[in-house]
Formats: sequence, C-alpha cells, structure tokens
Amino acid sequence: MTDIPKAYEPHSVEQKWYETWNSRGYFKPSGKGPIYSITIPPPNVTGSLHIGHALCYTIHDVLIRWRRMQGYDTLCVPGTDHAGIATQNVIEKQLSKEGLSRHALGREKFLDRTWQFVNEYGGVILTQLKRLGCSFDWDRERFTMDENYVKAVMECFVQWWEAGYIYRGNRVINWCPRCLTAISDIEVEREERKSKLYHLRYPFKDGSGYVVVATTRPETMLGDTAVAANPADERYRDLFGKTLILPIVGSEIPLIADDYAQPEFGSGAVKVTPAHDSNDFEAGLRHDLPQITVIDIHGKMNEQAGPPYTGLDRFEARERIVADLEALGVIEKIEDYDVPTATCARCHTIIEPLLSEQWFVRMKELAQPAIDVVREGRVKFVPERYERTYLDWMENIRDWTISRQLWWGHRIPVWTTEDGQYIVARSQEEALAKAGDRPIKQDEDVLDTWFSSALWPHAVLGWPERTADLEHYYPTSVLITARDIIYLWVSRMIMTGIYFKEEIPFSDVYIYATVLDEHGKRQSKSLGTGVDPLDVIELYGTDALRFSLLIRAARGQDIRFAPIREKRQPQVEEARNFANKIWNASRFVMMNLAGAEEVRSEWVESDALADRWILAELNETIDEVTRALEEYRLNEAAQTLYKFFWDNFCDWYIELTKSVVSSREDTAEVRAARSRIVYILETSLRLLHPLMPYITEEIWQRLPHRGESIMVAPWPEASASREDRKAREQMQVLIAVITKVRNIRSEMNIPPQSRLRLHVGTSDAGARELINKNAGQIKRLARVEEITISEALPEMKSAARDIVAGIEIGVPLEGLIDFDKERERIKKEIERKENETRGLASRLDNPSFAGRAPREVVDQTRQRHAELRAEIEKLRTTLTGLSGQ
RNA sequence: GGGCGGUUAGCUCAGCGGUAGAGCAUCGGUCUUACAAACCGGGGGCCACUGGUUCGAACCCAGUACCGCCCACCA
Repeated sequence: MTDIPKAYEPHSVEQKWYETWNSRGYFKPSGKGPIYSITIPPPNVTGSLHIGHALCYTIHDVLIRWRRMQGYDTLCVPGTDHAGIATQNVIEKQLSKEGLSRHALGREKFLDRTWQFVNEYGGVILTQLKRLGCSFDWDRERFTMDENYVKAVMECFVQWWEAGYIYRGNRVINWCPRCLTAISDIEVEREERKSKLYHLRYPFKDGSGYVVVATTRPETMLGDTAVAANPADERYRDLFGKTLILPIVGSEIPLIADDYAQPEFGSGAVKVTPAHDSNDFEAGLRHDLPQITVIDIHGKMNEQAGPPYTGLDRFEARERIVADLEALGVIEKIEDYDVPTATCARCHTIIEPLLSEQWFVRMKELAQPAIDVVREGRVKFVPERYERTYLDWMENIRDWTISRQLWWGHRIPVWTTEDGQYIVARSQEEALAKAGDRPIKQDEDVLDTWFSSALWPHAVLGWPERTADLEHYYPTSVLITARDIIYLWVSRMIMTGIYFKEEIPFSDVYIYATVLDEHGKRQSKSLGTGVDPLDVIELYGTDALRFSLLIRAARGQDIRFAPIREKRQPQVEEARNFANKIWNASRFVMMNLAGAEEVRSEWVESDALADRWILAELNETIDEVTRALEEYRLNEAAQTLYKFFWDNFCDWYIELTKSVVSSREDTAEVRAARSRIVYILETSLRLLHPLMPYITEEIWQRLPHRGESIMVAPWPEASASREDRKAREQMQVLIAVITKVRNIRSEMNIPPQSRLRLHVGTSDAGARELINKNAGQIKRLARVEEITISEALPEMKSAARDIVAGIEIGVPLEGLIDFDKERERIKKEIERKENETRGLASRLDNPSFAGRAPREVVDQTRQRHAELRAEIEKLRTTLTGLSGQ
C-alpha cells in the first residue's frame, strides 16, 4: 500500500467525489423516511461567495448530510435572489463606464441587458457552493424571477390587495437621491456625522419679537409651514396660535402646540416641514398643514424653492440659505453638532425624506399570527435570545413600503384606467380582460426585493400550484440565516407562510455566527478585509475550511477570521492538520490491511482494556455528537470528534494496539484486532462525514465497508450496552502511569532509546492486577524493559520515584541519576499536591460544606484529600532518602 | 436614549455552579517504519472590575469600565 500518499491531497479527490455523488443522485430526496427539508437563503444572483456564506451553507450541508445518513427523506433547495437595487446598481455601473445611463437606454433595453448579464454571469455563487461540497438538489434550483416564481409574487399581491392589506399612500418615505428610489425603513443605516445646529429667529407678524428654532437642515426652511412647541411648555403658553413670518420666503405660518416638540431641546420650538421630515409630516397631518416640497428626487432644490435656489444641490443650497439668513440677521447662533444621519444601506448616500406616492402593506394584522407562533414556541429561535429581538420588532411593526422606483424586479401588478381606477391583476391579460375596452397603464414601479423573498419557502416548492413538493416538503424543518435579516426576511416569511399556507414555514430558526475580520469588525469587500473562501480552499482544501468554520461556529457567537498572509491562515491550518491526522491514521490502518481481504469492519468482542475502553469512548462520542447536532451546537460536535479522534484513537488506541494490528502473523487474534480498528475508524469517519465530506469518502472507499458511499451509509447509533465506566476509569490509571514514567524520563534527561526498569508498588490488589495485565502496553508505550510489581516499593539506592493515582513508581537509575534534579522534581511534585490539598482541606474544614454539599461531592473530596496526603507522605520520605545523597 | 452580546494562558477561542481547557506560539527532547502538517514532556491564567447569592462562582444576581452589534422621531 505504498501508493497512499503521506499527506492528504484534497484537490485530487474533491472534484471526483462531488461529481460521483451528484451523478448518482444522492443530492435528491430519497422519497423514504421522515421528512427533513430546508430552503437556503438565496444569495444575490450577482454575488460571489464570501466567508459568511461559506459558514452559512456549510451548516446547511452538515445538517442535510447528517439527517440523510439518519435515514430522513432530505431535501435542500438552492436558488438565487434577483436583488433589485444591488443588481441594478451593478448594471448601471457598467453603463456609466460606457458613458451610458439606464434612462438613455430605456426600460426595455435596460432589462434585456440585465437579463443577459444574469443569464451569463449570474449564479456563479451556486457553482462556488458546489466546491464547498453542498449536497443540495440542483435540479430544483430556483430564481426569484423565474416564471413560476413571478406567479407566486403576483398571487400574493393580488390576494393581499383583495383582502385590503395593500394600499397606495402619499407619505414621507426614505428616498435615495442616487438610487432614485424609495427604500424601506430597515434599508436605512444611521450614523452620527459632524455638522452644525443652526438656531434661527422667526419673527412674529405683529412685530412682537421672534421665536428661535433649531435645525440641522436650514435648506428645508423653504418648505416650513409651521413652528411647533410643546403644549406644556410655559414659554409658549400665551403664544400658540400667533402668526410668524417665514424669513426669506415671507409667508405666514402659525405657531402650533404639539407634544412632539421636546421642551428640553434648544429653545423648545421646532420648525415643521411636512414634506421633508417624517415627524413633521405626521405633525402636519395632525394640524392640517400644507405640504410644500422644495427638494426634488435628485436632491436638488425645485421650482417651489424659488430663485435663486432652484436647481441648487441640497447642500449647496444650505450654504446659500445660511448666508442669506445671516444677511437678514436672523441667525441666533451656529453650533457644532453630531447629527444622526440616515444613509442608504446600499450606497451610503444621505437619505432625503421625501413626500411621495408609494405602495404600502398594512402590517399590524398580518404580524399578529406571526407573533403568536413565536410566543407559543411553535417557531423557535436558536440562540433563544433572538426571539426577543424578533418580538420587539414585530410588536412595534410599521407599514411596509413595497414600491421601488427601479426597473429590475417584479413590476407592480396594478394598472390604472384613464379615470384613475386601479385594476389589480395577476397578468397583463387578466388586467386587460378586467378593463374591458378602457385603456389602461401599468404602474411604473417594481416591488421591494424582500416582497418576493418573503414567499421563498413555499414559492420554491411550487406555490401557488398545489405541487407534490409543496404537499410533501412544506413546512420545512429549519431556516438557517444571518441575524441581520431577521426583520427583512425571517419575519416576513413567517407572515406569508401563515397567511398563504396556513402553516409556519419552518419550526426552527438557526441564527449562525457573524464572521468578522481579525479586528472584530465586519468583513467588508470595499475595505479589502474580506477573505475569499475559494482562496482558502485552494490552500487547504474544502474540508479544512469547513471544519475550521464549524469548530468556531459556537451558539451564534461571532467569530473572527484572519486573512491569508504569506500563503498561510493559521485558523484553517489547524483544521488542515486535523484532516492530515485523519489521513495518516487511516493510512496506518490500511497499510495493515494489505493482503488480508477477510477483515471486515465489525466489532469483535474483546476483554482487553484498550478495546473495552475505546468502544466505550466511541459510544460516548456518538451520543454526544448526535445530541450536539440535534441542538445546533455544531462547534461542540466538531470539538468532540476532534478530541476523540486525535487524543483517544490516534494517541492511545492506535499505539496500544499497534503491535498486534501490524503483526506479520495472520492469526485469528490479529484478524480480530484489525477488524476492531477498522470498525472504530470506519465509524469515526461516518461521524465526521457531515463535517468533512471529501476526506471521509476518500478513505471510506478504501476501507472494507458495506454500501456504495459513506454519504448514504447509516449514521452510527449509541447503545447503553456499550457504556463501560470501569474500562474508562482503568484506562485513566494506565494513562497516568505511562505519562508519569515518560515524565520522569524527560525531566531526568534519560535518552529516549534507553530501556528502563520500572518498579510499581501499590497496596490495591485491583491496581496491581491492572498493571500486571497491561504490563506489555506499559513496556511499549513508556519504553520499559522490565516491570516489577509489589505491594510497596522496595528500597532503591538511586532511583527516581513518584506516585500517581495511589500507585508508587520507581525507576532505578544507577549512575544516571542527577540527585539535585531529582530533589527539585520531587519538591515541585509535593508542592503541586500540597496546593491541591490545601484547597480541599479548606472546604472540608468548613462545617457547612459537609452539611450542605451533596454526599457524593463530600465523599469524593474526602477521598481525594486522603489520597493526596498519603502521596505527599510517600514523596517526603523519598525526599528525605535523597537528601543524604 | 433603550436593548443584546463580548471581556478566560502571548494570540484565536472552548468551558457557563464542585477552585481552569484546546489549537497556535514558547521552552526541552525525539526522523520511536501512520503522520515533523508529527510524537513525547514542560512552563504560562487573582477567568475585566466591584459588590451580592451559595457550603462552594469563570459560571447565578446587581452594578462599573471598555469593545462590538441592534433598535429609537430629539429638530
């Protein structure tokens, strides 16, 4: 078997197995067993894989592979999102490079071009997911602008319209003057920016002085239609209802009483601009104020602003107006001020609140059942804390602006007749039919991207048709997603699922960790702090990337991921080393299988301690890993497997059984040992497979096994009959003894090659038997040539001595012993034990400890205390003996 | 302003009531025929701070500090 490379080479195996799995149809549901289905969060169609995606979809694949092995009928539906603004921005950027604009091109040509781009370059991210090893059903791939998907979107709109949830309204919305569209509240980001606070004097019409108002946006004063103060504000009590003259403009505006004005802020009076501020808008409605729009969709002052401001950019206008106000002597003061500023989440242009006609969805009633299902625990969040986040938002939900002034997206299915009547229909044909012979015109706007993704779980399964998939795989089992789209997406899926399917779309919502850069900040492509997962795969292989992410992906705790520097990424390297360890341990096993065809992966019963122990450890591992996966503690599953495989299997079991397993004889005993080691390895590989699919398949195929692929091999099951506490305890003693001898050798500088003699003394007959039975193991692993076992250690002139687990250890070192060193070593040992004893004693001395602590704990403490005291006593004697030397 | 996380070995992070663990780094020793991407051994921590609950706290409670997120109409 010299053809097995010394190191695992991921690239040669990954493509091979992915194609094999796919071609054999393993990614498709089996149609048998209980259902386990997931629809993935659709990435942007123009996007490319970043490390957060890698984590997200790796988690998907782990769960799907695990459930598949458990015998579930598993389905994972992949797909992409048309991502309205994001995609349109990409195309517009291209156009501007060519000196074009979408308006120059026209709607139809722009859409042609976008489709062309999407068809050609879109979905690259899905091929990247294939490199990640994702076992998704690619035949069921969906896109939010697929013909069938569009039907779902239209159906939703029509039904909601008919039920009265959708309405058109004139409101102040968040407008992005760069994207030239409305955006919803949750697509706005807020940050503090350094600017000024301007205090302006608005004089009373009757010449009786003035009111000072504070504003961060003086340019909007051209649209002011009132000044408001709090009704409880003494300073204004007698002034409400008086008329003010708006400087520059000269118009007359009232001083009104409204509690939205905060008496503590500035002078307590606030100017009211209903067309350019959402609060002012609300106040305007309350007081029936005119709405004067002075800024246009490009962020420029419009006709109403009047000369000389018309045509100026809003920020130029600000300077101009401030200068003019200054000239009029109405500026009280200007202060430096950190202004909370709203920006577009997409392009970070400062949002212009704009009075505009948009389509909205009335949310309150739709949200209620989605609140209930979470409250009742029918939809559970993992980690639990996100339940609160979700509920807080849902309970204060506001209406959803769903229209976008974009071209790329689902065009709003509303047609208007000449006399202004709305016709809402699922298609142009239906609309025409409804219109009869009246001419109609379709609304220019498209729907918010999230309007379509809100339907994802049932739409990808075929809704509104009653398809077999929909009947079978809805509701899905779990939604795995990032926390920043709980509002944008998760909440809306729950609402639409309940509304249209009368059933929750998924019962678990697993919010996975946010991947940060090495400084704990969000990874950002524009800052260049993003890591390309494909680069990582190139370097270390898919399994290493997956494992390194999984072992960190603790219960939603953020993880930091360092960039690749000088062709190295230490976090992934750790996982790569583990992969390599798996490879080499397997290599050892396979080397000893050569020419022994009859060896099977099966557990041949054995009385040997090592065998009983590893079987018990394996059993425990199966149990822990399975439980961890059930509870979405993927990091613990990974950690448990890492420890079992490396520490228990490699460092101890292989070493303990090596001599038999690699024996040249072909006896029944040797064959049995080989069967056992193959069994342990093969079972471990099955446990590891969901996390590291490629390496486990590659090795599994070279081992004796049943079945055609590890992917469809059964998930191991733990069994109470394989628990063996005694074996685990005894093995701990054996490990302690061997470690102690190695320790003496190392500390006393005894060359590794030299064979030692070992004296073991203990009054415990059971311990003597344990040592005796495993003398061969101790000899091999501690490099000892002879072991003498007695009830107590004999006098030894020059020897290193120690005591562990109540067992005295002596290593005669004629001529080799360095007495100073030995004294030092023993002293250190005594000190260590004394430290521990002190801690235990202080507990035992406390009378309430014995009284209140559980019996078990008290007994254990006493026992350990006594044992330590005896050990210290023995070591002291040894030390005294040494001091004469 | 409100809420949620985090603060544990030099670094990255586990642990979340019985007085601390891993990987990397470090120090010493090994090419012991599965693996030097490895093996063996060692050193390193008042578990951010202050109180409280408890027989017992890194772990529970209250507060403080710093870091990071989310929400919010203070012009």
